[in-house]
Amino acid sequence: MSARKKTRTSRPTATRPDGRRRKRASERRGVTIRDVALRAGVSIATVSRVLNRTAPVDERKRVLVETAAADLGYIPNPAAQSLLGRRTGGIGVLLPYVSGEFYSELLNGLDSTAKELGYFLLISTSHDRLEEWQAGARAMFGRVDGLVVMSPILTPDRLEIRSDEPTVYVNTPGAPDGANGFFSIGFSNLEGTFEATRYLLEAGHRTIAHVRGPVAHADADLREEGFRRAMAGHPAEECPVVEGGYHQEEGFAAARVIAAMQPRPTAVVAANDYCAMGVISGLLDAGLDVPGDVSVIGFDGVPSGRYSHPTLSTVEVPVRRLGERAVRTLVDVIQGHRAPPTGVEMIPVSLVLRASSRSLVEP
Amino acid sequence: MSARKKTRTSRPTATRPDGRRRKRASERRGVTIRDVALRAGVSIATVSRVLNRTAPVDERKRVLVETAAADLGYIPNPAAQSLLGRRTGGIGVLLPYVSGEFYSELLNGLDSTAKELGYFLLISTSHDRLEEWQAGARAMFGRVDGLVVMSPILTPDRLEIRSDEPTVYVNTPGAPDGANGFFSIGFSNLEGTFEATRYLLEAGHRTIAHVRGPVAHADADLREEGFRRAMAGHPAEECPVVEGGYHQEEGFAAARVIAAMQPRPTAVVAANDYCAMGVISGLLDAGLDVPGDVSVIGFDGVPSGRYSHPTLSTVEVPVRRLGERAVRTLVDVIQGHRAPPTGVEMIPVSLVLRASSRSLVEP
DNA sequence: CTGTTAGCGCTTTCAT
DNA sequence: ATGAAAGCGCTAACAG
Repeated sequence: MSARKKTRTSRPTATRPDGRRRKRASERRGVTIRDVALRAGVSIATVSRVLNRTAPVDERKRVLVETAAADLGYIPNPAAQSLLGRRTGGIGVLLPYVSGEFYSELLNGLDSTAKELGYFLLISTSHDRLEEWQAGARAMFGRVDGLVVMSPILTPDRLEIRSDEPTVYVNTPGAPDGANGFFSIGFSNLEGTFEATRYLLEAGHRTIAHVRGPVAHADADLREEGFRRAMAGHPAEECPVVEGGYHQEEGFAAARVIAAMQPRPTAVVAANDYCAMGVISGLLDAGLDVPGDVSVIGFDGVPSGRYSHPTLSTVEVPVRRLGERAVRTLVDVIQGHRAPPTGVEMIPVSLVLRASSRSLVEP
Repeated sequence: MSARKKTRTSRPTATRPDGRRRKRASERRGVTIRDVALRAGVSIATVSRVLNRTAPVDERKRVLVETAAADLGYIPNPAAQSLLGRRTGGIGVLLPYVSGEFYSELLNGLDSTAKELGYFLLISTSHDRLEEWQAGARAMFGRVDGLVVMSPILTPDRLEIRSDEPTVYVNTPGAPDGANGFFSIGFSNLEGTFEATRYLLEAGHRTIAHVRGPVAHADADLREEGFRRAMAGHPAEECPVVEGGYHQEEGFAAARVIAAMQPRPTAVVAANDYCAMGVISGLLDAGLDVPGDVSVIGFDGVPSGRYSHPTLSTVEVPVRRLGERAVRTLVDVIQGHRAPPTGVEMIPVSLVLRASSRSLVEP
């Protein structure tokens, strides 16, 4: 019995009563650690030690192993590695419905940072339904070392992604409110529109409209709140809030409403850049001039805004950095460099004035 | 000895000489198949059979197992499953540098289809360097059942992603040219600009410029070629080709050149939509009217084009469908429903006329 | 129908 | 310094 075992270890591919199983395995995937060991004339343990630099190995054998591995094009089976309880090397990313440039920028920040730190991305996009989020999270289970979750609608406790993996929330409500033990990275939604509105006020605008984002989106709520706070004390007819959304068509529709208002606003703070572009389109369509008759300011700072016509004033969010911070923090936690943080890290936004808005006081 | 083994199977958590190892395991991840078996009072094999519906099991035990699994919140360890040689459930997606709406649309198509078919996405974006692509591919090795690769610059044989996994190329050069054994899904780059240019010609334009995409991008080359073919026979000064790119700034810069041309083109076929928006911006900036003085047609059909000002005429690519077809085909191959195809599947594009272009013949 | 067992490929003690 | 062996959690023969 012990003789047979010995045979198994040192000559795994030798003829056996049943050649079938062996063959099946080699059909599936190529080179295993045993093939390398065999070729180098050492034990699989030594191969492992060399490849992981996990213990000192005789110089000659080391070279032998490295050569054999290279010759064979050996790549360790990640499934086997993670089965042993080691890292999977994956970071799961749970996103809402992705559309527009915001997400491609975010993805860029996430992926380039993940790459830099030696991780790969597992991505799942979901729509508003809770089950979709949970299904996405479940699919990640055991395949990732940590999670980045961006859920503008559902709060972490509603999502109930109670995975053991460390999780960083991005622009997700709930976490900001308090120390539920969640950690989130956000940007200043409220302050953004507050500043934009304040600027317009100082620039001499009296009647300013806000086109708000989608219902139940926490960030849309915050942006509306920022607008309201800046307009605090002004009569209601001077600060109308119009239903809108995050897409151009919704901004376009809102512009119709705004163009017909009495008194007509001389400025609009839009929910985001696409919405703002739609508003501009709708305003122009209604025969108004932007910024001649109406100033428009967006939110996000998407690249298109620099070249739309007129170029778009906006509250710029450093999206790329948002992604980078999320991954970097997550990896720090995964690797034990720091304890899982809680609370919120806020990334500041900045008002960028371009051609779609103008001052009424300094002509 | 056999008694001990029996014990191990039926009471894995019982006290053992060394309690350490057990504890370590439970630290890492929660519930295993043995916990479920223990709770249901059956063997792990039965649990597996119930959960995978892989063999008939006594009704009562079935319920017992299902209850136990649900109570414990059991999720099979994917690493263990794939180690057995079963599917990983992953689809690897290798993309170039992502920016703009094209990629968020593509991602949408890929992810929603993958979800529908029970797969998740592993994403890696790369820039132009070959090593980055290969590193991305290597990271996917063993973690995915198949690959979707979109490489507008490097051909499949240059990429040398010689993985055993079935691979579908999207909008990637090389495969189109011949049966190298690769399969690719593309759209009609050449035909797209050809049609757009033909339309402009028929609409009475004589001098038409093309702002081409990035150097060495195969799709940019094809689009230029489509333009040239449509303009075949026309004198060179009537069909200038200007350096450009896929971003607005490059279109903007190209517009400056075009505005200064003698004779000045009355129409521009741009490399893509963002480029076209930049061209429009630059043209307006130079005091020209669009489409009054110059008509502009883009390529891709990004959502913004519907609401830019003027709304953008474009060659619309069904990006979402592109992603869907890629994943669907790949999964068909993975699941053995069809043999790995070769050659190209072309997805047709369509000319969509909006306000940025006008006819000179029917006023 | 159901339990036992042999691995999947790898890392990590444990003995040399 | 290095080989043997014990599993990680799971599925798929192989016996009952």
